[in-house]
Amino acid sequence: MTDLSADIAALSDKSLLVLDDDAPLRTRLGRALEQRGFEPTLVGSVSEALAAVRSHAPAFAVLDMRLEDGTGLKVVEAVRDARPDAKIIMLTGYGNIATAVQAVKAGAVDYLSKPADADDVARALLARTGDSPPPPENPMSADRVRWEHIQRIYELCNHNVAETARRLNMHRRTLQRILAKRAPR
Amino acid sequence: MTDLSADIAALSDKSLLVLDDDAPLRTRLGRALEQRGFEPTLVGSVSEALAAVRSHAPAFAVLDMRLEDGTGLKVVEAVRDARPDAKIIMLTGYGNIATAVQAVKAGAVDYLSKPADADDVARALLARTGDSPPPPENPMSADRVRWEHIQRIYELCNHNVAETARRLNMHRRTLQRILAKRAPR
DNA sequence: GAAGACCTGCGACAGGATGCCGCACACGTC
DNA sequence: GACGTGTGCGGCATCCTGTCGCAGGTCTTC
Repeated sequence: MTDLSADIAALSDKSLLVLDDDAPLRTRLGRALEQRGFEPTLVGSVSEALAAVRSHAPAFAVLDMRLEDGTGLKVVEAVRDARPDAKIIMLTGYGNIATAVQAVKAGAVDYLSKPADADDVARALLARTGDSPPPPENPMSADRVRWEHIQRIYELCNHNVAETARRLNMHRRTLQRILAKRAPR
Repeated sequence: MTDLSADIAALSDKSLLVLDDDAPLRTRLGRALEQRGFEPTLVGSVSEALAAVRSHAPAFAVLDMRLEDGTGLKVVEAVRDARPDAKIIMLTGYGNIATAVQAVKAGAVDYLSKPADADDVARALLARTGDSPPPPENPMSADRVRWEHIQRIYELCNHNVAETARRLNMHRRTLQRILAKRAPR
């Protein structure tokens, strides 16, 4: 297995900008990446992010695509301009191919959809350009990813089952049954 | 609506490489693009494509991702090396985010999933850099999130079904069935 | 070149999960 | 009180999944 922490420790600049409007998620992700050796700055909006970039251009960035006050793409460009060697990854719950293409064209090195665990993010941040495929050690199970996503939207819909089912484009009855069960391994 | 034909007629170099292993589709697409003013060369395999690039580096390219004898990514690199200003788009049957990211990083300007009609392709080929920010939309369906995750790990495992299934903690047979199907809405 | 350890595809089948119908009931609003 | 919307939950046909197994491919190692 690749030892991520060792790779991170070897970095000369560990500064990392984390931009996400979901405060709990942002804190959790920031903490997890800090434990792995990064030195994260947490922000929750595009304007904050731009200010942070102006005061210190980070070596790494993890950006949400959809924010209240704009799109993460602006931040990608700002970071790229301020620091062309920065490694940026986009993280989004509203992922689709078109925005992924945009993000990469704007200068992101990877595009992950939520939920993504800290190891995934760290791996993506450290991936060398054009290197051979680094083997994923223990990714979340496919069902777990699905479950996490459902939980996220459910929270976002204020525990409204009917609405969640509508937005997720699934049957209310099915959603009910899934919510009644515990998380898959 | 932009008049595509007029834009194409104004081009100084209309050479276009079309790579797809599905012969009828390739012919149909090639003909449609020819009617719109391009001057297409049709090939059906990676090796043929590389040979075509060597004899004449095209100004445009429409490449399938999955071929019998390799991946379209190799052709992207070859075209890029031979002609850095070439506009390349990837066309794939089962479009997923992971391969879209790969394609764009390799140098493609866009990534379309089939079915895509000739107008879509032509529009993508002519798209000016830095235009049209597609609007964000509603979240992915739960099944789509699961599918994208599976696709990502599958890519990371170098298309090794057995290994992907092991990492994902799911049954190889089930994975096979999922991979054989197209993306859930 | 045969053995072994991988991989791949795919058929079959039981049991669990899902989509979809319905019903009863609880809130708010007009 | 009618109406709209939400929540639970039962039942049922259907689909998907987990689990076998088999045949065949490729590669490494004696």
